[in-house]
Amino acid sequence: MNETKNDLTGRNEAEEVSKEVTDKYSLRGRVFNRIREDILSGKYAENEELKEVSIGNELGVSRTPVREALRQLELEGLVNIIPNKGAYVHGISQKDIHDIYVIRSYLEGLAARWACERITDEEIENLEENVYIANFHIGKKHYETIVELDSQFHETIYKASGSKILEHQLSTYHHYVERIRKISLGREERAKKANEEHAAILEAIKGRNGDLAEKLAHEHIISTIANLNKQGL
Amino acid sequence: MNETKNDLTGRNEAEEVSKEVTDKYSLRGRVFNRIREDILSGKYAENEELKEVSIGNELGVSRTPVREALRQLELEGLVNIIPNKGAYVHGISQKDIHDIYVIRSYLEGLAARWACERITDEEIENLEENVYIANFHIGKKHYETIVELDSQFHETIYKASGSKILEHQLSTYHHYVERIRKISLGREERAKKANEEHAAILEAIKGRNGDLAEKLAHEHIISTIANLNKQGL
DNA sequence: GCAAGTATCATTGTATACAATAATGCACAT
DNA sequence: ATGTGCATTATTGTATACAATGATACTTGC
Repeated sequence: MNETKNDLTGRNEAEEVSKEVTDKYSLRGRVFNRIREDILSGKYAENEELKEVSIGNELGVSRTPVREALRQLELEGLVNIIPNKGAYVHGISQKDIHDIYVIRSYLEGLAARWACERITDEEIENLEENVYIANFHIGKKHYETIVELDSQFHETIYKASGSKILEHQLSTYHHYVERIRKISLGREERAKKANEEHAAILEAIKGRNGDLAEKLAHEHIISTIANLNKQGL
Repeated sequence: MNETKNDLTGRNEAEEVSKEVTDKYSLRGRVFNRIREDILSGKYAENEELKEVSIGNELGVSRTPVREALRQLELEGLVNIIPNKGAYVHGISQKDIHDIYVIRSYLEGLAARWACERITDEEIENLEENVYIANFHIGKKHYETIVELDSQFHETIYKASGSKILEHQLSTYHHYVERIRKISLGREERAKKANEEHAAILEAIKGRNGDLAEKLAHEHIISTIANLNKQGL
């Protein structure tokens, strides 16, 4: 009865993984990721009502997983729920994205500072490899890979900060602006500069220079914001 | 069959309001707040399994609202959910609390800076009244009220920052450490100092001095951390 | 005695049924 | 024509039923 390509009951969808919802194979997890992506990608209009049955039908599942997903999205702030009334899209605006970058500029700095104290040798090697390989792919203009490596670089530092709280928060923000990051790193000039900045941050962390690492990581995000402005975002 | 004092189906429980879950009158909302409080207050042991039926029975509701609440708590990081297995308490540790304060020290600074640009006259009056009244209650040792006023002072600045994202994040953290804040402000010396710091931050905001406001708000939290350390927390 | 396999039970995952609430539209009075 | 009230419908809120999964304990063969 429901054999569209949207059906989530099969195992054939290569859904993007969300760090927040560990349960990537449950219906709820997939519905959550799906709606989230659809909101972040702008498929839904702002304030559009998200009806449980409609979405359920569209995705080939019952109301239950949809409800749970919507409730979680409410907590993430991507959905507004008015009791006994409905769930409404509350996507992130241009201003929200800007705010997130500014917030990140502080928190990435803090993560780099903490990483200086707690990073493991393995993680350092990880970062060195990342910078080295990224350099190769930038030359080859492999933009998909570049974005992926950029994600990994930052995620590694989040983890190395040794703070679950900070890691969790930065991961969430990082995902929020994924769409923007793809655009930003799509310019070779920016990708190159970003990787140089990564290298500098890595050196500061290796040298266990907390002040410098914080400053460089902070400036790395500020530099990203400047680039976004240049691109008219 | 279920007429214990824990029953949430009645309207007689004065549940604490959570800013995140707007639906304070739905069963889910109340179950959410209840479990959250119980985790934050330490009623549950770390890694304790939270079984849907048990909690449902305890609270006099079915599994459905409990499930939804647990899924939300997972997103908040207070509960670990292992698919097909169970939900486990993942309370916040001493280190988490410390991390939150450090993170807050940056974000409160940012909020104060942004507030300088966007705060309304009404909000300024609000803050002035807050500081003035707090001074009175500190003299009277009305600690409940002092904590409440402290919350309001900070929440007002969060709102005045004009950033939904930042407001949301700071509110969440603020609630996380509520238990600690009660202890901290329970010392007259600290309550007095905190209010003086509030007054200074307010003056900086009124003077639209972003750099100073950020610095003072940042230091206000650092000063709180120092006090916590002094109290052996 | 012990390990592997299996049956049983407990628990979660999903779907659906029923209840409560809010929205809609129509009839009717003014 | 307009607004009020009621009936109808749509939608969410909650409970429960059923399915699937994982845990447990027992049995059986060695």
